[in-house]
Amino acid sequence: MTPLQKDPAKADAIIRAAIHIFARDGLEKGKIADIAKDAGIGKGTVYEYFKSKDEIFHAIVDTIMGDMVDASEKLYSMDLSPYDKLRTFMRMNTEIIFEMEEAMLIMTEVWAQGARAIRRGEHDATDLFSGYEKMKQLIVNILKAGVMAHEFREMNYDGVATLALAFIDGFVWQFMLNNDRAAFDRALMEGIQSFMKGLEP
Amino acid sequence: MTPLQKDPAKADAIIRAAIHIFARDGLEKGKIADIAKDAGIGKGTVYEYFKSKDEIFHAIVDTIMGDMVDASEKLYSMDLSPYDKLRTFMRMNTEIIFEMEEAMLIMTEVWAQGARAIRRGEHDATDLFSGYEKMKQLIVNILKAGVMAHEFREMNYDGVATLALAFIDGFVWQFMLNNDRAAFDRALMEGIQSFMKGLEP
DNA sequence: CTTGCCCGACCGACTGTTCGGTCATATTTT
DNA sequence: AAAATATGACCGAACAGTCGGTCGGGCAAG
Repeated sequence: MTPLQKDPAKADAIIRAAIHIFARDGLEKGKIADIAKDAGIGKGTVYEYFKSKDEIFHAIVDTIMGDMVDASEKLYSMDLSPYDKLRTFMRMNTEIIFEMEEAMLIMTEVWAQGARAIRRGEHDATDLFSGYEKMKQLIVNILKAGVMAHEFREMNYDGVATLALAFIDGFVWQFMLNNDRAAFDRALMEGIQSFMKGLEP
Repeated sequence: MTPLQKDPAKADAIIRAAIHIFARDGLEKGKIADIAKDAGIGKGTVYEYFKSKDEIFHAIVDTIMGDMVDASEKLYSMDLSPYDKLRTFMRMNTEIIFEMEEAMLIMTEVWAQGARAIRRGEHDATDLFSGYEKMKQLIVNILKAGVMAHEFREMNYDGVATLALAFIDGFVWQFMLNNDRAAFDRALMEGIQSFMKGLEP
């Protein structure tokens, strides 16, 4: 099924505008009218490309997560030692998210929404987080390779992978509250060093 | 703020109900009418105790952050080695937040709101995060004491304190999506061990 | 009687979505 | 080539539902 996308560039423009507006005003308060205006099209046209506001959310999530997973998989397939691969993974993803400041604000709300949905037992919300699971699996694979190569100590893979993702998320959040790029860089370097040291044999 | 007139127990009931409703439906979609119903009072009465929906948000934030900071300060003043103090700090706060599942969902949205406000240059939103700064300072103090006592390696205090808070936040988030208490405990133990190992001399 | 907490029907502002109609372009007909 | 016709992207006014907040009257206590 190839859903004939009218003008793909316009769909993109809507997504970009939506990211901008939702980051500024929030998912609820962000108005379709503003998105349309920002994208330079009419309000009605938005509905030619997306069925609903909710569908726009999902498209945004797919875009953002897709970018992260792609970058991670690309890195994963590079020829590096597990140690360097993991370190680069941490740094790269932290910086990717850091750069995507607007996206981060949106993802935060989407996660809150997803967590509420899961609490309500709506397991179909799980696919919002499928990208996350993929990244976790990549980390586990890197860790296993590292243990095999005696670059890392024995460990509970799942716990450490969780820690790595927690590190990335939480780290960017700290920065959101404290818009100081230089401090971010220093803290990031120290943080990664400390994290890697925790894994040494 | 307004001195507690009228029935303080009722104000509490409203806060508790609001936490429940907002955690379930979100800050925007959570209705005042539902909060009133949950608190067992009429909708109009809510406005006898709080001026607006927004004022309820702020009261919730104050309540939650106050609890966390109090617990942390209490721990800080206990007679433990810096190493044990830090380890307990990490574990305690992670578990406190994990238990406050509903509160966590709300705080996430409040932070997103606050981060947006800061992006807009509204620096008065900063006090939403003052509790966070207090906790960070506590960690820095523990770290300094630990270095002094040769329990920790030399480090960039701010970077490691940021890492510690990132750890706590991120860790809880991983498990919001995956309500498995046993896995949480295992991963937490592994995570803290790894974190502490990263600080050894 | 007076005071003041309590209430829920009501109001008005807001916004996601719809839908009938316009217009530029492509295609067919003359 | 020009006119006629068909297509569907595009639009924004209007609709319909939703809620935060108000208000005027109840009602209990003193």
